[in-house]
Amino acid sequence: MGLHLEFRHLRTIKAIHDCGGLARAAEQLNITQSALSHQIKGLEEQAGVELFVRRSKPMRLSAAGTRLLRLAEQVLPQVEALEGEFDAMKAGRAGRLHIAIECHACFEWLFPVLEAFRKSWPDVDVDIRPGLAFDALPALLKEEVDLVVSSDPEDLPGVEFVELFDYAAVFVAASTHPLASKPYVDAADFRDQTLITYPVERSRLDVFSQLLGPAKVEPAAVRQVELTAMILLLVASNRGVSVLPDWVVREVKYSSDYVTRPLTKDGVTRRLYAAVRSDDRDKPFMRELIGLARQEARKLQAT
Amino acid sequence: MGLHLEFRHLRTIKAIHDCGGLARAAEQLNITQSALSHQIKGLEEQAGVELFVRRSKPMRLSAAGTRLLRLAEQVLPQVEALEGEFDAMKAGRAGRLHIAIECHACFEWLFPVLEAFRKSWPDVDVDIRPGLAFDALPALLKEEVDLVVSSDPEDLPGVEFVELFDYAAVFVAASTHPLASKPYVDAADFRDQTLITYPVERSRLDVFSQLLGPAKVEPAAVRQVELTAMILLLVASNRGVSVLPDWVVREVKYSSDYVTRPLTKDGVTRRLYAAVRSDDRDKPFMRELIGLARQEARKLQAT
DNA sequence: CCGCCATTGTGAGACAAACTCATAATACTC
DNA sequence: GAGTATTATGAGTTTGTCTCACAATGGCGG
Repeated sequence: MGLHLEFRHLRTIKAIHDCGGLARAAEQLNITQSALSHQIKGLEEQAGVELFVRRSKPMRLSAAGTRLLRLAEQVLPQVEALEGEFDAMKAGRAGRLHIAIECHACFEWLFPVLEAFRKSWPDVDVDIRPGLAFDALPALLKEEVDLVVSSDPEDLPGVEFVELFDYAAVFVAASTHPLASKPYVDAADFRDQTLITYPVERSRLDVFSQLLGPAKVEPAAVRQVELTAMILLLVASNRGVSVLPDWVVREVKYSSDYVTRPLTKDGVTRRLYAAVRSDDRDKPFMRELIGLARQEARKLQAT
Repeated sequence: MGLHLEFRHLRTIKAIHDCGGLARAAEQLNITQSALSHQIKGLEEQAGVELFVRRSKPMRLSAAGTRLLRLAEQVLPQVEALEGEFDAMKAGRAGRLHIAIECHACFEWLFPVLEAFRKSWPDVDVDIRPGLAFDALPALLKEEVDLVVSSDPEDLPGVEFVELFDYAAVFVAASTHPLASKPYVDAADFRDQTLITYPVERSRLDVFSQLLGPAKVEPAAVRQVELTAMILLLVASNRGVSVLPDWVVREVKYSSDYVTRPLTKDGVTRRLYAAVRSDDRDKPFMRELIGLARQEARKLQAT
């Protein structure tokens, strides 16, 4: 004895109301007038409510019918909107672009990129999802996320690592710091320093994976700090030293009471990749995002 | 090649998401797992979009699927709400009660009544619809309106006039007015007066239909004023006299620099009716409204 | 790496629901 | 009151969705 409402009923109600009559509505819906009559009768029986006033001849909506019309006018546009979005997805104009960043500092250059991206691709649902820094690649496979920014390419089937740009991991210290006088710093220099890092495992920090790990050097102390701005502030006030990607320290907005030096004589450079599913790689908005990222990197290098 | 979405699809999407898997969802929906598989396949083909990620085994929603889920979670509750309202209508707990008032001053007692009514019948859609003072009864037949307050019962099929209460049409004048000294006023007394009335045709004003018309008396002047409070204010400041239903002048909220006198020695009393469609007459909330109206009238008489 | 369990996909047939056609019934109009 | 426009009804056909039985596939433990 439940109401068996269908979209067809909503369209019918709306059509009858708009056309002012069942016969014209039938024409608009490319359907027989008879069909509509049956349809409404069935609906009224199941609902147990009179939807129309039959006293007069071009039949009019009753109170209950008006209520149903209200539902129709709320719901039908939403469905059309969805159809539109699906079409846009097929045309490559819309989609989802949820980004996981393995590298903590990437937020710094990614955010401006997304700001620019939003403007040209308003129908793409963009988002940055922190918190799954860990299983980012599995999440990519499961389509929980659509792009992973990473500096450690792996060989996974169905996933491609697209080169974004190169960056240097640079040493940062207060201008008054003893090491600031050296042209470059070596692993050994860290032995008596307090090192400030992001609160993630060492294997995912350039200082350890590229420098201190191989050299088997342990800093005097390690302090973990979440926010990039905070790290720079602590460094500037001589509470420790740090190693950060160059794009971070090229941003001018932070305190400038610190200096940067290369790591080792030749510097430590790394490459950043965008890991995407192979299906997505050639989607227009994906290519554009990658382009914007490279562009943003060039902009920062120029600074 | 259009998307043929149905409510069943929305329920399916939601169920699969909630249960985390197609098999469990099938059970919840009292349907075969096979059916769901067919259903989704068909939907995906028509939409031209992948709704699920099949790479992993308990299949998960894709981006497009998530978007569809959003629609489902917006729309389905609305449908349930409607079903609830329809059930309430069948149970007599809900409905529409749009009231047309032919008599201009009725607003004065009707409004408090509706205020009280709203509290006991929150699911009834109440409203006063002025502006169709004219074809109120036709509108009642066409179900554009559900109750008409009138003092002129007609014999219409399908419409019943339920007695509400009796009222007296009383003469109102400033306390300093010459006629205020008479125990009652007659038609002839109006001959040299400025009469203030509502801006409606004479046949629908008690003074004319019941007194001046039969007596063939024309007042010195007639001034039409829309608002009851304004009429009383003008009367109190001796800009004219008026004839109003007694409930209006029993309300204490207005200026009291006026007196009331009966029309003719015996007074002119009239009866107010609620015109309703026969179908509606015995609906519980309709009976209650009529009861409340009578009660409100008694309350005013007692004043 | 292999086999087992759980989950999802496929095909044919049953069944119900919705549509069409033809025609009857009903209101509105002049 | 005849004529026209609108809605209702009934029987038959079509469409689509479900079920049943079974094939395929992914996940997981040994």
